[in-house]
Amino acid sequence: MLSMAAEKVILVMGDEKKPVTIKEVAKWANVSIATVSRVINNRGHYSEATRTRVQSVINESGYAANNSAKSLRMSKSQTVGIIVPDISNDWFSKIVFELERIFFENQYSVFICNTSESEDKEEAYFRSLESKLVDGIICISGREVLPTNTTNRPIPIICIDRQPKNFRDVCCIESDHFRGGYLATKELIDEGCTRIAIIIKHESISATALRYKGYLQALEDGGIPHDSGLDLTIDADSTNNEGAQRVIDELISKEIPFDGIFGTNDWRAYGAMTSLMAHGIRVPEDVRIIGFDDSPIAVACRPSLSTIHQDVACIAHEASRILLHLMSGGCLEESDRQIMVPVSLIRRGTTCSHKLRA
Amino acid sequence: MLSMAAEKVILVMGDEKKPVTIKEVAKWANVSIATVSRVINNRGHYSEATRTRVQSVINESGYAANNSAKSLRMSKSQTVGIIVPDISNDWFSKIVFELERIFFENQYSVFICNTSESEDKEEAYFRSLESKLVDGIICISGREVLPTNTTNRPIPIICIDRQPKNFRDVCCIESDHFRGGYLATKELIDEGCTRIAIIIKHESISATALRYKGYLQALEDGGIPHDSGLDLTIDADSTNNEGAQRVIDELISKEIPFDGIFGTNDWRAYGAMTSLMAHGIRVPEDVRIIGFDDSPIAVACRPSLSTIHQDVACIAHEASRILLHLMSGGCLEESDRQIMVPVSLIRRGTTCSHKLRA
DNA sequence: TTGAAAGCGCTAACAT
DNA sequence: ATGTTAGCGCTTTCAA
Repeated sequence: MLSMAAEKVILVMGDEKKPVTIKEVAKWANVSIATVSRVINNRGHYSEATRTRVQSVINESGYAANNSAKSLRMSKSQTVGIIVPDISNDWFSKIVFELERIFFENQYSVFICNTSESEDKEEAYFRSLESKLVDGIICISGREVLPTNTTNRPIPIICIDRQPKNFRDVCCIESDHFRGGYLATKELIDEGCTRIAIIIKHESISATALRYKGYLQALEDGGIPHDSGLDLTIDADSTNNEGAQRVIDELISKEIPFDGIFGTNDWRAYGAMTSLMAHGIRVPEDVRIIGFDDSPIAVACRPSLSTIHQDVACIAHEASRILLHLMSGGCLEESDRQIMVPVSLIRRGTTCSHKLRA
Repeated sequence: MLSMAAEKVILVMGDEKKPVTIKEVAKWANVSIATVSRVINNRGHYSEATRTRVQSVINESGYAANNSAKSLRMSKSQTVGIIVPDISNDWFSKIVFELERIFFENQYSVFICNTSESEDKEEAYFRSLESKLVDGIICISGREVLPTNTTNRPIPIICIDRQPKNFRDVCCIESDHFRGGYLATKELIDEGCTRIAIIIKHESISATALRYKGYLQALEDGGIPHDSGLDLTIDADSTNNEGAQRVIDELISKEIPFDGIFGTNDWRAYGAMTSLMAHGIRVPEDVRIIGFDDSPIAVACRPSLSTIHQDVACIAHEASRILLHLMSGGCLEESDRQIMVPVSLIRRGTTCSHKLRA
């Protein structure tokens, strides 16, 4: 023990750059590295005396295991990657928040991978995550095709809000976007709207596509013909807010009549509302609006925004539950292949007109 | 080449679980692993013919380098950790967004570490990041003490919005919170307020403490005595929005007079506004409000919220610039030790009362 | 209960 | 220009 203390001082005073390794711990504790490893990992096969001796050396020396070595040896990194289109968006950051919490509780670290909706970046990230030996990937939203070069190492992948066409063996979790789109549109119809514009960004994203289908279905059920001139697409480079503002500005300047707007997320709905107000059009009296997501902006704006609520906590919970199961060697239950999380309509100021109702 | 093809098929059809390694690439390309390594890392010392041969084997086999092995060997992981109190908060998610973008461009992956303002979790994350051999850490906000057990491996740490008391060698970047607090309070005073409440969450967080000091200074300069009964503290478990609402509710029910509110972030200001409105108190006519951060909520709410703008892009840019420099072996310039980013006052509806100004 | 030693995939120093 | 080999820190058989 004396020699250990002496050596430790030298280490600290001399070269601070070298972290202490399992080998040094072994030497200071007068045991083999195998024994140290056993103690660290609670593998048993050591006496209580050895355990305390090793443990105290570990504490005193500030030993921290080298996880690269561990990963290399075990082909397991206790790490997951989360691929997300835009972390600065309320909805995505909320889900990342929930996922991080759960993974932390289960001793996993998470790589955050923001794709900015760029396919190149997404592909680069898949490669990088594979190289980093992540044990699993959660892929949120995005296009319907997954990069195909992930076939080398069989990494479990869970998709949220995306149904990849080119992969059969991934698990998908999503809100019931079709029903959400349906409910949103129906709410507008019930409020008397007959010319309902829909604001979309990427049609190729499955969540958006489903919301759009729900919109069409509600129109049909309501006996309202679909006018493709009311399908408004934001160009990919704009933000949701500004883009939505612009497409509504255009609609107004073209003098195309409309009395309802379905923004396929809250920021799109909010941008639409901004444009309306700038033109002196009253909400909800002249035009009714509904959004999607039930993000903070929806309750904060005036009038407050009617929207479709998505159960973020439930989605995150299911996604992590299944991934954790897969990563610990379990196989994908048939019932977990496709999970649909219910949505609900939240009625607020942009569709509740007391005057009309009275 | 033929034998390679044959073997590849066997590999694919047989055991899909084993990823291809540098050794196999070497064998299929009829070179040594050293040569493959040289090609991969552009280290030179190979003929063009060898390069193409190796490269084609890499492409065809779908080889992906094992970064754990590489990290172990090089004591470098091309990975950074970002420690953040609450990723679901606009301001933090925005800065993480910017940081991620810059690090990706520089071939670094980022671990997202959400502390939920728990010191235990923060400490656990420091340990974990050390074990994972991250090359650098960016630590955003939080208390003024950094976990001390990071001394083993000398990992460069950049602090944003936090000035650790127990570390001398870290670099700090922050908005000029003192001036922000001063400007905010002065705006209220200029608008005629004399009883200004301030809403705070954690006084121990240096950014908050500085904003508070700015508030006190502005009060003093304006000849307004400080009334500690107007120092409102949200308890740690509440959200900013609800907490702020509650403390203002209390203030009103106690019938303590006030005519201005400085919310130390936008959500706190917004919560205060909600409470006011619920009590039929007009904003800005009866009570003026100002926030901090200039987050999306500030422009979306009605009336729109006056606030202090922080230059997120600049902060992220500086933080990553310095960390990148440090990680590539550079040493900390004296001028980079402490960087103060200017803030600016944004005047909006909650402090601009046209009636009074006219 | 404990130790010795192989080997995970890679880089780099050294040899050819 | 190319190959051989040691060794990064760890886990895990196998032997004692």
